[in-house]
Amino acid sequence: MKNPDTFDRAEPGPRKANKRHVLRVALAQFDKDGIDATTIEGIRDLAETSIGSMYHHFGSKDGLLAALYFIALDDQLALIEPQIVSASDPRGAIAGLIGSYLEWVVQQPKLARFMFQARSYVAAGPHKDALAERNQRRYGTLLKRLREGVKDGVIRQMPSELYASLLVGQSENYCRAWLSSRVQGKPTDYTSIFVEAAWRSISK
Amino acid sequence: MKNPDTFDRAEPGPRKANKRHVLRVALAQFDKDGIDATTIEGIRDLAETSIGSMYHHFGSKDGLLAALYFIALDDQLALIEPQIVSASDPRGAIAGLIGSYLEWVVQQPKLARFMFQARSYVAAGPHKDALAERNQRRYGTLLKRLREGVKDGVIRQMPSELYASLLVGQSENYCRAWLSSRVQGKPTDYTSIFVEAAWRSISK
DNA sequence: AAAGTATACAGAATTATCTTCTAGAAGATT
DNA sequence: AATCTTCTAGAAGATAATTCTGTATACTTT
Repeated sequence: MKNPDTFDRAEPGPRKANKRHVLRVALAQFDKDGIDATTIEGIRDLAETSIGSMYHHFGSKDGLLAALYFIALDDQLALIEPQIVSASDPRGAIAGLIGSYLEWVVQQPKLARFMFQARSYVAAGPHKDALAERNQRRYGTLLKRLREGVKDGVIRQMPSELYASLLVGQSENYCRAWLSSRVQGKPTDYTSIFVEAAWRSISK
Repeated sequence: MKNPDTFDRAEPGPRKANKRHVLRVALAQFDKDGIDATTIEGIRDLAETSIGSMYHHFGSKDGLLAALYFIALDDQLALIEPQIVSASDPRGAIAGLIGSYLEWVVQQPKLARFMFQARSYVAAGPHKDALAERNQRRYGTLLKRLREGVKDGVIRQMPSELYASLLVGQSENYCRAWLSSRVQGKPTDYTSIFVEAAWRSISK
């Protein structure tokens, strides 16, 4: 794992050592074989733990997916949020958002790949609310910033439900492609292009 | 089904009636409960057919997913391709691409939703090649158009692996959001915004 | 420090689901 | 009409997820 502290932060304490270990093994397997082809028994075997223990911690395969998904999401948010908050103007907030997002994907390719794969599983399950709340957190502060820009006449007025797609859609699409080896160049190689494109997409 | 001829075109003939019927039922179930929660037995039951018949036609659950996926992909391409080919200039090609893509998603929300969900399953399986070929078909002609634009000085020169993301990333992201009810406005309500944003993203 | 409580670990048994297999019916081809 | 191919059928087998019951370990209270 590139950043060994992601799981330590999410599930701290010595008693959670086994839980963290299972999460790490699970992520590796999901990444290697895909979510569907990975079995609970396979994870149990590699993690050298017991079924009882796994079901104690996660309740179900879906539960394991959701746990991993939210660990990934929170790890991502921890990197992105400060960038938006600390920016001094709309353009800076956008550059911070996109820059830190691309940064995270390159730092945590396995978590990123997993998130794209698991999103539909998690969104279908009983975690919609927690997910919506996180999205709120991600774009809430940003939207305030954009409204400043609209008032100042530098950003175009449009339905607010459009901003998120216009800003991160391109970056996200490219990251997806990079994570499945359809393109070569690292997302962070093109940060300035994505920032510029996002800015042009919403500016006057 | 909004467009009842999609399956008729993909699997024509009276002998394929049952196969088509299974495909329709399967799509409805995947859409209702998600891919993972839908069982072969559930589809068999609703379609009032037999397991033997289903495995004869599709070989496996993955096979069923792949069959549906490529029917959807071809249906989409059938709408998009002519728009790119018939356009007279780069900007027209881009407008055609985005406009027809948004159009298709709104016409075929179930197929579109399914494609987003099934992509990772299909990409993991033994159909990478067929998928890559289709993508080639989708962006090959377009890239030629863009190169014209670069020569004429209206489009910025950049690594060609970037164009696809810069052009359709925003639209795709919004469609995803619309298909999972995170936003209200129909994608086609915002066609001109997405076309304009795409153009600005790659133009000089 | 002992008793009590909550948390974690263990694996056999059960249930759910996917897939294979064999057989026969319906349709096409000669 | 004989033969070949495609389609339908469902029972049996294989695989995977989940439940259940019991035990051990750590933490809390007295």
